[in-house]
Amino acid sequence: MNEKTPKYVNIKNKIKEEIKDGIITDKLPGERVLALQLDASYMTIRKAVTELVEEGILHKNTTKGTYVSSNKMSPKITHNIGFFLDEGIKDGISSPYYSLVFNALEKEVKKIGYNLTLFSDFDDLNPLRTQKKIDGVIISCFPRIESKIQEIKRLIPIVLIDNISADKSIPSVTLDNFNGCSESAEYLVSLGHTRIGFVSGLMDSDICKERVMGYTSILNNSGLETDEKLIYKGDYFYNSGEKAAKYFLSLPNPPTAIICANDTMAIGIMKGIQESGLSIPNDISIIGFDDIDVASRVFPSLTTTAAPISKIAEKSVSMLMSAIKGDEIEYKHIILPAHLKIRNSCSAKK
Amino acid sequence: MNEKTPKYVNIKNKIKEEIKDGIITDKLPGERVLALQLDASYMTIRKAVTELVEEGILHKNTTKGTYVSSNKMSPKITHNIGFFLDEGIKDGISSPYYSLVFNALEKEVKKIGYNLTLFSDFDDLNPLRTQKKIDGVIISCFPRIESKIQEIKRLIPIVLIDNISADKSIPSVTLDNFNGCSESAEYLVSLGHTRIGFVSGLMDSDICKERVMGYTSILNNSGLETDEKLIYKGDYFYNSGEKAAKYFLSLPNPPTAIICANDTMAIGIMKGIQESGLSIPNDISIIGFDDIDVASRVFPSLTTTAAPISKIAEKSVSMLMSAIKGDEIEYKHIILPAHLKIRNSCSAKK
DNA sequence: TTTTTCTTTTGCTATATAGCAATCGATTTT
DNA sequence: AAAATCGATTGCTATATAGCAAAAGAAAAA
Repeated sequence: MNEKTPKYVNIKNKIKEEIKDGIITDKLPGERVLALQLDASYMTIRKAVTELVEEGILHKNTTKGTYVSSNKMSPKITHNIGFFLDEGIKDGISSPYYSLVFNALEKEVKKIGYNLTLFSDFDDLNPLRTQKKIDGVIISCFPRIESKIQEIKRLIPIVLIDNISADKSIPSVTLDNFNGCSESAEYLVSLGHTRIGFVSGLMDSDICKERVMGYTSILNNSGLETDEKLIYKGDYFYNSGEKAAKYFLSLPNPPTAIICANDTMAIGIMKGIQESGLSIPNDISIIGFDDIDVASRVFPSLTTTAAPISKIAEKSVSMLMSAIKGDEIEYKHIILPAHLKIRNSCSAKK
Repeated sequence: MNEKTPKYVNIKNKIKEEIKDGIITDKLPGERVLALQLDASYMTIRKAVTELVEEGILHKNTTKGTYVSSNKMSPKITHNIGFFLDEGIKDGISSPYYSLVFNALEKEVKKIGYNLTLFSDFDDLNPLRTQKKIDGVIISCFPRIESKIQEIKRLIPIVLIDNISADKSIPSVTLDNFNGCSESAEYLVSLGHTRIGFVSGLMDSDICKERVMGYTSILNNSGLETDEKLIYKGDYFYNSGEKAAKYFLSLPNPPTAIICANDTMAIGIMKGIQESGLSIPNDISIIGFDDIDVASRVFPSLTTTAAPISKIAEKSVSMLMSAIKGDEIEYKHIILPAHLKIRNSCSAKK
């Protein structure tokens, strides 16, 4: 050891070791006895023990003794984990998809006695405050800010969801976006559709690129036209769904089926189409992505790719907890399958 | 003072006082000097100062001195407030209304540099953990658990939203539910409807009782029938909206307009009605309550009573912050107005 | 056997003291 | 004027000691 480390720190470490090794299991010797045993003065022992108490490793009963705080040797556990939702994903938590994610995370985290705190500002994740407030953080940010993530990575364990970092050492949980959308396209092809439109999200994330590619790959495989005009560039928001409806209906030869990169836009496009007097699915079939609550509640109910949200929560929380405990993480990057949920917004081409 | 209070505690208090009174503004005298001034030993001063540092009131620079931590004399500030959502309100945060509330609270709280933590289990609000994790809590629980609230009240400042406690000393922010629903009923009456149905929520809360009363009072005032059969007892969930549709359509003389105690049920009833082949608003007019995101996104868009969610958040957070700071709270019980937002789900009676 | 009394142990508070390394400022030297 | 030196100050670590109240346990008394 460095001879500069204070004696009381060494004593702290020694006590921690002995607890870990099962030498001390329940009650510690009295402070005066410890002083003799460890060849230090009473006050020095006192300082070491006091800090261990503050760290939650020990607890004291005046006139009775000092005891090991049963629940493991776990310094600095706050029983709180954070969920960072990039402000870029405007609407924040009220965006229906992330609302579900938040809820699922909260449920998952509660199972292990933790609470969930929402962050939407990177500055809140600075060392001064956060380090004592949360044990780890689950991050979802589309316009990825690598440098920030690197900063945070140094402070606390993190797990990314719905996105991966260029730094592959950061664990992530993502969806198989490609397959999700290719299933949708296959389904529409099987229903006889030949002109299939697509409403994309913002193209700055891999998520959306993968979804678009899933769609185009099936069109190519099926020998269908991949007209550029059949892809409308949306932004994930409801309004761009409504705009997409206007756009597609203004085409000389509108598609008979449209896949949307998320449910919110799908609902927007449905409304736009219905307001123009057309019927879903008789005139146009629609497929969404995510399976948010309302998907099954609109009329007609929306056929969509269901994101396995509870699985996402389960995996990300368990990976984060492993990281917090310092265990090895088995699968650094988990890609979860997403499959089509068929409801009533699609019909065979007339 | 009690002669039992340790000397170092008195010293702590004295230093705090001097900071508050502006006697000490920036740098403290050296520890040895303080010892002489306050007639205590170096180590005793040390203990007092160390604790003040831990509380964030002071900070130290080795070899330079001890300084007052600028941002006010604020012991134990965690910069975190809690939002307690009763598990009874199942679906938790993903219930669209509370999702909006959560989001609004988060935005509000962020303005003052705080974060929001979600709790849904009263046990998490126990003294051991919570007291150091959050500065105050905003509570929304329908099946009110007075005893629990009393417990928490003793630990940290609380503000209730959407409900009030029998203990009137607990501040609250609620809606004018009565007026909200009476406006809806008036509107339908003005459109010529004479048989107006109502889908209630769970009747164990004042919230719902007030909404029902707002509705019945207008019927009475207008000399309309107040048939018991026109009130369907729902539970706030989507499914009970669908069930309500079946129920009303099975009546020999179905209502031509229906008010729902929340939007979620309104959307359920809309879908139920549309699936039976009827049209909204041509055959039946629907009004909801809350104005959740999807209200404007379904087809036809839903006329509903808009809950002033951002106002709720604003008021509750500011009241809570006042309580945390120890200020007097001016208005203990705030009742916010809620008004009808007319969209396309209602039409004149044919 | 039950009750009372006493002793011991416990952690808590408080004091006095001493040396350390880093910093700052003044003094001295260059 | 610039550089080097020195001393004072600062917070940090460490030790030794002493009395306190509460509790547990042992011993003594009822």
